[in-house]
Amino acid sequence: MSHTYEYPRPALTVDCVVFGQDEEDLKVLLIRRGVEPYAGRWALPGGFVRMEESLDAAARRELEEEAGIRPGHMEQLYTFGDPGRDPRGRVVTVAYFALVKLSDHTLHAATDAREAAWFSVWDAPKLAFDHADVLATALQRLKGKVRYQPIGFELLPPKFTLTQLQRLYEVILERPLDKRNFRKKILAMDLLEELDEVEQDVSHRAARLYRFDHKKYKQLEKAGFNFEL
Amino acid sequence: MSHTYEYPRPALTVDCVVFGQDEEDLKVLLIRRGVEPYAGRWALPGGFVRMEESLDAAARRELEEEAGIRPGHMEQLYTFGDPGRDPRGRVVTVAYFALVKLSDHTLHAATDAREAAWFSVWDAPKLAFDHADVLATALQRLKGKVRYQPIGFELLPPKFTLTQLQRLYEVILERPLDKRNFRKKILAMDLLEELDEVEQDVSHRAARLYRFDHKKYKQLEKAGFNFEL
DNA sequence: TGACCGGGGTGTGCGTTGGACACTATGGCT
DNA sequence: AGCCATAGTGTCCAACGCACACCCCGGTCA
Repeated sequence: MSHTYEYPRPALTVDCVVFGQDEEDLKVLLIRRGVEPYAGRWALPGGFVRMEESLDAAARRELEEEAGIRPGHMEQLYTFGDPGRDPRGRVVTVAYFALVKLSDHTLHAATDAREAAWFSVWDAPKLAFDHADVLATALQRLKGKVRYQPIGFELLPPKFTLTQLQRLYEVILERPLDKRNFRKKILAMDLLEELDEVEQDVSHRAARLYRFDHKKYKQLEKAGFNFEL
Repeated sequence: MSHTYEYPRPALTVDCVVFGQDEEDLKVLLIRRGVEPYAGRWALPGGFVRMEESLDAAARRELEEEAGIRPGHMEQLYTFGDPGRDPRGRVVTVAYFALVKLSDHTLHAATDAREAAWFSVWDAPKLAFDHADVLATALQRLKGKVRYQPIGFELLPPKFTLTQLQRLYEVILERPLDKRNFRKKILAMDLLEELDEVEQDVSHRAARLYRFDHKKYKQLEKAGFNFEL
């Protein structure tokens, strides 16, 4: 079955930049391509948009299919449509930006017979198509957004220590933060719930665990509060 | 001549939200549709993307064709692709966001046999398709961006008074600003060139004219300077 | 069992910035 | 000459950002 149109149309795909965080650095999810073009190269997960699904739905579907991932945060990033970005012809791609807790998706084996893996964003392999541009755009967005919206918590486990949180920001922003100032500021927002638990299995004094209070944030947001770090 | 593909493809369009400013309020450029669907309704300028042109180029071309406008600032806004947003079938649109100096495009008559006009953004007519959503998204972007990037100057004539500049920000941000604080802050950035000219034809004390120094801004930006108002 | 090691957790002081606030200056008009 | 409409200008206070160093605790190992 084929489809005919009066005028030519570009093909439409979605591609996802999925970030995760692993103690020391920021990771991005890549899939190794099995077919030409760029067979064997690493690329962002993605695929063609179906006629009956929204763009968001397409992005979620591809992530589920290619990596078994259901991200905690997802938003549209940018649409890349230069003629020539795909050697097969005109392909326009709507890029998405997603955050997942690595703890939920540690050893996700290659689903769908494809090889998938986490790479450090600072040390990623050469990517297919213009995916290096897409990745760079996503990183810029993450860096810009993390300071004004509490999306960073989507990268951490539900219960985390303040040091983990600080590390997260340091890794994303690529600069050291002052421990006391960081804690003062984040606690002053009153968005963290202090739990009666401490971390386990550490060979030093255990740190207290906290949980991000999504509900309280929603309320404060409506009241005109602005998260800022 | 027709075009056949193995899988169905959405049609791809671009739509532009063009803002201008006119003393007292913020305007948006609309075009009256001549054909179904939504014949007679006002809509954002836009049209189909051609196979050999980039998305940016398509947006610029449509603006030129439909309104004779070449905007001072243009950037991609968001891509709208819900199935059902266009009654003709699946049409995905990449929305753009543009700023023009109204002084350059005052009485642009209906080019292309279409009717085009500026409307106050707070008092726009009912729009075709999901263009009201697009407009709302663009407004949000403008409000957010104007404080952190010096794009507001693209809405003013090359030479302007500090009061004009302040009005511009007040209109966009929808709140009054303090005259002395505003002047202090904007002049402290040292991005305005003070001219040896004053405004003409006013029936009161004439204000000094200033010009935005794009070159200096580029330099400072490279050096890590951040515009902020 | 005591010393050490590795991170956890805490407060102050200073310089800068944001924001409130009111009067004089100037030029055109009548 | 007086009026009117807008231009232009400085101070003070509170809040915030940022630099900075020490004791605490629990586990490990000699």
